[in-house]
Amino acid sequence: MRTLDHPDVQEIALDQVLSALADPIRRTIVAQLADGHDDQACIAFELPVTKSTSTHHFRVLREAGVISQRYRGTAILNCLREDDLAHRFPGLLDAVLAAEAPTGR
Amino acid sequence: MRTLDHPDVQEIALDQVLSALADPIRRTIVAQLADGHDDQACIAFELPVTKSTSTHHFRVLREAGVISQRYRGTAILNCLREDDLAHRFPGLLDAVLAAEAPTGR
DNA sequence: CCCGTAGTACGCTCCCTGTCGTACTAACCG
DNA sequence: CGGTTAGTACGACAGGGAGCGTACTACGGG
Repeated sequence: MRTLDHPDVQEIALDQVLSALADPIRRTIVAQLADGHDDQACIAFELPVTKSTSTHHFRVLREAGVISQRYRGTAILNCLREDDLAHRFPGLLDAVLAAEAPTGR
Repeated sequence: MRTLDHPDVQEIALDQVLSALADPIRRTIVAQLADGHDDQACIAFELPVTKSTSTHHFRVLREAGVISQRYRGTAILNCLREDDLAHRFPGLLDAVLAAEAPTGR
């Protein structure tokens, strides 16, 4: 089974998290994960970019510590690291998600 | 008197705010402003960059809607747009500031 | 009026990031 | 084994952003 590197909770850096969340495509991913679509494969997110670009965005999110990814067959299950982010930067993720979707979610 | 363009409250874009706050130098500025140093001139922030780069960062913050600037003589007084940001993206600025300075402020 | 101070404008690098395409690997399914 | 599916690796390219230096402008003070 292949493995993927994830930063430890203490290693999550504000710089990287903010940069990661500054991209609209990546916020789309995060919003969908937050919206109860945890454990979705990358392919399930209908992003307006090609597969390789998609891979890139998922990696940025993972390396920033925003999501976690684990293999399951040929697919990857994506999860939002809500607890870790809430522990490291309380309120940040919530604020960004709320900012993104002002009309209830 | 010269004037400077500021985005209207409704025009403040999440993309730009997050990008602006993703830079450590700009977060330094924001943190100092939040720390009771409102109305400081640009020169008062001892930043590890030259004047022209400094100008650049202040402009990015202003155009993102994070700070407001107004001329006073040859200087510019900088203010954090706390209320506008809190209104547009509730909790966001607080979360970033708290994340930056975990040991009390 | 001249000078100093504070900031801007502009041009220039360099590097990083988003995007793509193509070729590849890993896992599962017949 | 062969094929399909999901994702990766890698190279190329364009654009933007941070950084600098130099030359300039606006304001206030002597």
